[in-house]
Amino acid sequence: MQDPILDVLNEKQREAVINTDGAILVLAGAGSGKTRVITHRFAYLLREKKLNPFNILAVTFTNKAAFEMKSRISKLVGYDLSNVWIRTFHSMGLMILRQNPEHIYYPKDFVVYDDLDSKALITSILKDLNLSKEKYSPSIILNKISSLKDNAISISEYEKEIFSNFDKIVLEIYKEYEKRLRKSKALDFSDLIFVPLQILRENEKILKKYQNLWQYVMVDEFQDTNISQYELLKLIVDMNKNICVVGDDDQSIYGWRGANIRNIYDFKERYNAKIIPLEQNYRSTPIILETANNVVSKIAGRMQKRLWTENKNNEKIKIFDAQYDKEEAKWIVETIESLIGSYEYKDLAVFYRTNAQSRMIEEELLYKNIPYKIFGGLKFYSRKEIKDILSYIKFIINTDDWSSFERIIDIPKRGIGEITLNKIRRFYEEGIPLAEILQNIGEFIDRVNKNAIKDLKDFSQIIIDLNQNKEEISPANFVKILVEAIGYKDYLLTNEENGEERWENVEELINSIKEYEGTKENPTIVDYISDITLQTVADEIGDENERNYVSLMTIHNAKGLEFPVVFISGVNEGLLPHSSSANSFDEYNEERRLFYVAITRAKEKLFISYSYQRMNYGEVIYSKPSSFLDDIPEKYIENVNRKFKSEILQNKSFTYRQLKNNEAFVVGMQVSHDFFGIGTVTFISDKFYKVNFKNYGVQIISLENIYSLKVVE
DNA sequence: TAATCCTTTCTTTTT
DNA sequence: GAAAGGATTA
Repeated sequence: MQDPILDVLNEKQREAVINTDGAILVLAGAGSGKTRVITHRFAYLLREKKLNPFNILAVTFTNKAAFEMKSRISKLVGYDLSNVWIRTFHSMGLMILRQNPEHIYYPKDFVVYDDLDSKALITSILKDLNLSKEKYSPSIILNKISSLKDNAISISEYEKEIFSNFDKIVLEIYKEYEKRLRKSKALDFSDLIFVPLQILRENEKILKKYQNLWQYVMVDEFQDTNISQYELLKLIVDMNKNICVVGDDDQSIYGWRGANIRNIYDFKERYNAKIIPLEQNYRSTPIILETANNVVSKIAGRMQKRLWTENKNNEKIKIFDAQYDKEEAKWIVETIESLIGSYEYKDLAVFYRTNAQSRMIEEELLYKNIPYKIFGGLKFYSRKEIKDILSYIKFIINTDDWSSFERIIDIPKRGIGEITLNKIRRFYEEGIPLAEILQNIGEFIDRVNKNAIKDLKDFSQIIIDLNQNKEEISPANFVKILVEAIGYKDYLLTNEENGEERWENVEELINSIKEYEGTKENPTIVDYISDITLQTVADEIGDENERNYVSLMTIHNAKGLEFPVVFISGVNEGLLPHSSSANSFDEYNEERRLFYVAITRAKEKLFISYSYQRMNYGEVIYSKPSSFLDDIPEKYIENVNRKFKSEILQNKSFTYRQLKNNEAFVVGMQVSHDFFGIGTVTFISDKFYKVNFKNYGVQIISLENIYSLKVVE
């Protein structure tokens, strides 16, 4: 007898699928078929328990994962499941909020602020409170506020734990931030989890509704959940206690965002969960897996597991040792070129730790005419012109949104500067709706010049008209009408430096909205705005068959993906592990896991590279190869070039630094050169230096090449 | 109020 | 090296 749901599973996977009731913890190693487990389990539940699909809740972290699950389950069961509860955490939170509008302080059309919006709001609060941006950096403050919300700590609880002056200021900013968010009828990212949590905690009736609805719950990437998310889950499953979480503590790389790796350990204890490890890997070669195992095995306290595979092909890992980042990029691109033929572009991916590293590689790819796509960096949506339009839309939907208003009121120029803006703000703060102020601007503001009054009236007319028709007009048309009404194209072409390029971006935005329209039934601009704010980078990665490019992304963005050929670039000390992790053991371990995630994306070929000097902030910085490389057994490595393990590497106990601005080399100083190694300065002129190197004798280093010298301390 | 120039900051990762 | 912010002048 054939069973399409169970037959294709291995023993462990099957165990995870047929154990339907109670608490299950599936410890799914990289490439062990965890998506398959979740999708088949969903289908199995439908069949065996005769459930309505809406009675199952499956939560993921990216829309892409949710989308893929939906389509795979639909295929498995033979009918469409696009509207069931397979969602990201944030969109689930948003859904709960939208379904229970009477229980929150926000009306139906609240908007969601992304991080840039939140940061801008904090910046303006700092300004009004006369606090310096240096001492109270907006990103640090936002991190702090988010982390409180992510850890389910309320303002009053936080208040009790305040000792330092700094915390006191943070509290003040936090309170003001909340006040202004509310006044603008906006929620930030963390609120999308934290506010639903509060609602379910405080309202028995609503909680019961969801407990009855979701009889079975599944969670993907459980190691990435934060406290608030875990608390939310606990409430939801409290009645039925049917919860299956799938996770891998070795792939926990979001600690900095509040993810709490302890959730996975706590889950085991609290629910006395049945643990099912999936250790058979279907993705990579034995060498890649062994390397990955070695990198991560040092971490204390992890749940022991060792990936294995029946895969045969067993190529060594190629490591390239470059002098300059340019050279590194060149090698990557040349290698890509040489692989085309046996591989297609879509099979190849280049990873890096920080977004800024993509530029050098991009330049080389451009030069060689190789098609590529950079994922993330938030570039598109953080472009000025795109933010302008999105702010317009947000303001039209919600005319209480001060931050958006502030951004767009003088775009295009309407002669509104700080002074007029402050006048308007005073009325707004008195509680008069912005829309009303704008409509009757003449009565509110006396000494505004006639033109400004007319422009403001026109502006408010556009807002009102579009607001009234927001449900009727299709999203793409909405934006077209908007852009037309405010004369945005003319504005860009006459006022902005690369106006044409910027206008093309706006057109691209409209196109992408058209595409969005195709994915949903009767979408409105309101739907679009809430969906787009929650859009993640991984969501952009299109259908495999349509891709014809090399993929470039950060390692974080690579999680959950796989490629036949993977390049991990910039594997330098200070970059991976990142220097910011130097003071925290937890963070250092997270960097290690990051490297593990990068390695385990590779199916067949893995290339690793680093360079001794690279451009950073427009300055040259020096660094050694990553210490993580020491954990790769020599027998798995094929060194591509001669310099690997060169004397510089052997002299790792030295620390290097660049000369500071006013500092100079002096005779007798110990220095290190990227190629010649360690030496002593013997002569200085205004044209060149002479350095006596241990292994190469006296060499002349011209001033132009001075950056290849560093001080040895 | 707008336009221009100069200074400072930014980069770790992102739902 | 870009982008944002601040200061200065028109």
